[in-house]
Amino acid sequence: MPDQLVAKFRELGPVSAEMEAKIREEAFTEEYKAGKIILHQGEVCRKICLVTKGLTRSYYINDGKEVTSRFMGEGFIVTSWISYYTQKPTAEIIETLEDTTLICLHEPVIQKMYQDFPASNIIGREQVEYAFFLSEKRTQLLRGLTAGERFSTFADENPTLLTRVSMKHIASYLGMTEETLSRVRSKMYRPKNGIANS
Amino acid sequence: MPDQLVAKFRELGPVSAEMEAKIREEAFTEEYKAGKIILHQGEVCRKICLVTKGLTRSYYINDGKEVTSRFMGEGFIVTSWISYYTQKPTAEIIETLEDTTLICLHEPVIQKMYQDFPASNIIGREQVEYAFFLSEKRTQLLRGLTAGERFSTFADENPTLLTRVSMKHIASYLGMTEETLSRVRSKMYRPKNGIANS
DNA sequence: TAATACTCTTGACATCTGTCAAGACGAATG
DNA sequence: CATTCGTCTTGACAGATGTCAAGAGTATTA
Repeated sequence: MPDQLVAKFRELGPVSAEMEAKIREEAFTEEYKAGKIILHQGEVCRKICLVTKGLTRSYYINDGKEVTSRFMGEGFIVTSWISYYTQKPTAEIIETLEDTTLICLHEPVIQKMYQDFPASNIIGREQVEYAFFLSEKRTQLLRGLTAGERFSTFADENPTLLTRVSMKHIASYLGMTEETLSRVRSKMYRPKNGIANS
Repeated sequence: MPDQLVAKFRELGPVSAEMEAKIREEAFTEEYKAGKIILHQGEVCRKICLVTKGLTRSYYINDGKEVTSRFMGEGFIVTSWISYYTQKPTAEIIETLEDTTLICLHEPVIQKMYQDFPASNIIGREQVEYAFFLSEKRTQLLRGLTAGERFSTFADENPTLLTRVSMKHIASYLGMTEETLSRVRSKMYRPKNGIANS
């Protein structure tokens, strides 16, 4: 089972035999049915998990409304980066959208690995850089674009998610209401002008 | 001069004597007058700089309009993270808003340090985590809040920037037009209701 | 000093998006 | 099968924000 976690790390940086042994020793699997909450509001995020099967999303509550911050499918790391980084209670909630399997490491274990195997910091750095890169890209997506432009960009870049995620969640990810998304989509899949009328 | 860069790194993680020597050997200073562009659109970001004096902002052009992504003052690292990470041409432009002094390291030097001094990855990771943390916070600020709420949050958290940065740039940072920001501010610094009229 | 450029403000109006309400449709459940 | 629930759509309307235009005030420069 920890094979995939080791493989994921190997993509990012060198993994020594010792380190691999440590990972295999410490990694543990978690399984969730769809619709379960992995990280509750107010909890401190004390682990980092790799999604091996399924799909999750993270979101926070703003003014009573859910704001989706990320979708994390197979091969992605699931964690609330802010809470993990600060080790403070999270505002970000993480839930499963499908039946999901995770392979996880506890935070103290990771800290210990950073100390015992300095090269593991390469992996940590690469991973954070990648997550940051995704976050910046999304921020740029959300800014200065109209609702329609945001959706079509998202659809182009995430064709798979379109069928796996409900419109409600995509809308909240894209910073618009469900109704606006619905209108945007119906406009998009329809002729641009009235020529087709006659 | 590289003292401040070494000190900055020491805040984030251990710096060995060897590593310090390398930093002192490789670091170089750059000075810019206010209003100069440090990183042009389409350039690849090949260095990382610490602001020791002055103020910079990064922005990109969207649909002809500038969208400010960050302000970086004294003690902050200046770089286009996406371009630096991908080593591809940047969409993000970086300019100085005041006369600015930077201490910089070239990208290949940093890569070499990551290899030669594995512990330096701790510093890299911490730095990226922090930048990521700021980026996430800003994203949350921009989402689900009205123009007025965005400004008052920004004003609370960045009192200094209010006087150092023009309203035009703050508006584009907060995702609104200059006119909207102006109206928001005039409403804010005025009695909330009509009671004061009589 | 006059001329110019720049920043910020204000007004009028258009447009986008959110809100509230209702309904169609399909999936899940008893 | 009937019912219920959740998802998505559609309409009417209101409010927030953008756009265009103009003007006041200040700093900069010749």
